Amino acid sequence: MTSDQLSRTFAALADPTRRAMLQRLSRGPATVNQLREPFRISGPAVSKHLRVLEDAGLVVTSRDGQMRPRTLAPDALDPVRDWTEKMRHTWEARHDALATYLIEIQDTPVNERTAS
Amino acid sequence: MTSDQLSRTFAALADPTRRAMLQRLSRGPATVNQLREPFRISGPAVSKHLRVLEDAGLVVTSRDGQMRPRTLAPDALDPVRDWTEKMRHTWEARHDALATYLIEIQDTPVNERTAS
DNA sequence: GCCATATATTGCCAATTGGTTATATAACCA
DNA sequence: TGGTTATATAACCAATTGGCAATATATGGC
Repeated sequence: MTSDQLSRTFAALADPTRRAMLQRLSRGPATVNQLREPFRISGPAVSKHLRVLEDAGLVVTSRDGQMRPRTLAPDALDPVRDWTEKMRHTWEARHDALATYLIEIQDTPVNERTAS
Repeated sequence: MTSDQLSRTFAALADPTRRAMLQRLSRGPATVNQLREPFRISGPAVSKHLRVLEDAGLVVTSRDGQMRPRTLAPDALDPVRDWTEKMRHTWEARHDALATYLIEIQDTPVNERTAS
């Protein structure tokens, strides 16, 4: 992992087990054992996944007796949205400009066109 | 990589060099050497990054003489947006319901409250 | 056909990842 | 205090990753 926050977040999301855990958490807080239940993986494997999610800022841990319930922290998804939407916007701006240009030259007789 | 498409896409985005390449491509197609230029990495490293991006469906390759220009394929970002927005929506729906409940019990005198 | 340019493939390496079992810690319960 | 439950940490392993240098392939120009 390249240690920058956005890379950590994308990497945390690049695993189906972790994404399933996040989806479970989107419906409300859950204990480690609740998060483990849908999978056939060991406790330590769950702990490791949760560590990755916490390092990415996607979940936070609290304490309730001997349990350490996790809660989703959806604000950590904002940089993901911002980055992808910026990509899309740059791409679309370029294509809008291209479309405008194509319409312009279409409406201009060849002998009136100027190099721009 | 867990071999499902969404994981491949997230993993492709989890590297700052690859994200920078995508940002370059969002301003228009580019050759391998153009994509390489901002970095101090070898040609093969660039090829590998581009392979990852192509496997994720984020770029497509064409041919122009001896060059193989890459073009952004921004539709591959849609599943990323869909997944994250669904997460957010589930979370917010739950919190809207909680807020409604809190307002309800606030407006109801204690002795009129019923277990729901 | 020959050379230069653009890019890909191969073989290698160190670091990271996702999993395991065994062990430790922490809190509740009797 | 001792036992049980919930979770974390340690130590290890195989697979994957991101990088490199060396080599191969493909195309255009002479």
